[in-house]
Amino acid sequence: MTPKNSASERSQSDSTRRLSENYLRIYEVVRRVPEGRVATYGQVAAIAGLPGHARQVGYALHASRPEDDLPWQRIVNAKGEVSPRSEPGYEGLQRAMLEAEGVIFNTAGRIDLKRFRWQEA
DNA sequence: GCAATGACGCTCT
DNA sequence: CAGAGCGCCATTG
Repeated sequence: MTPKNSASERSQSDSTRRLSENYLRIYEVVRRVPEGRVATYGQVAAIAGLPGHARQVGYALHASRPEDDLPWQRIVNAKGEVSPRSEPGYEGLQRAMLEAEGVIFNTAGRIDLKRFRWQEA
């Protein structure tokens, strides 16, 4: 295919978004999450081939954009709750979108992972 | 190149 | 069950 340039443009800005392979890998896994299902950061990291790099998953998602078409809303922490983001308001948005997909939140505002956790198999 | 940060996870209290 | 602390490592400044 297209022979990428040197690794120099690895962390370029939005213009030439040369995302590292790990990021692309994470995006792929996130896209695999079916509607009405949720996955944890650690789970995504593990499936993406980055066991223990749950944080980088969150980082990758934060660096992602709407044009990436990533259902970041389906990614929650191990507690089954939406991670508190830097900007307020998104928590409610994420929850609203998940509820619109059929995901049920309990009184504590958490998801029953035993029920809605996505299983690749 | 070094230092601090971060959409997290796990264990212990 | 809830809260706090420590650890993991890539990305950013």
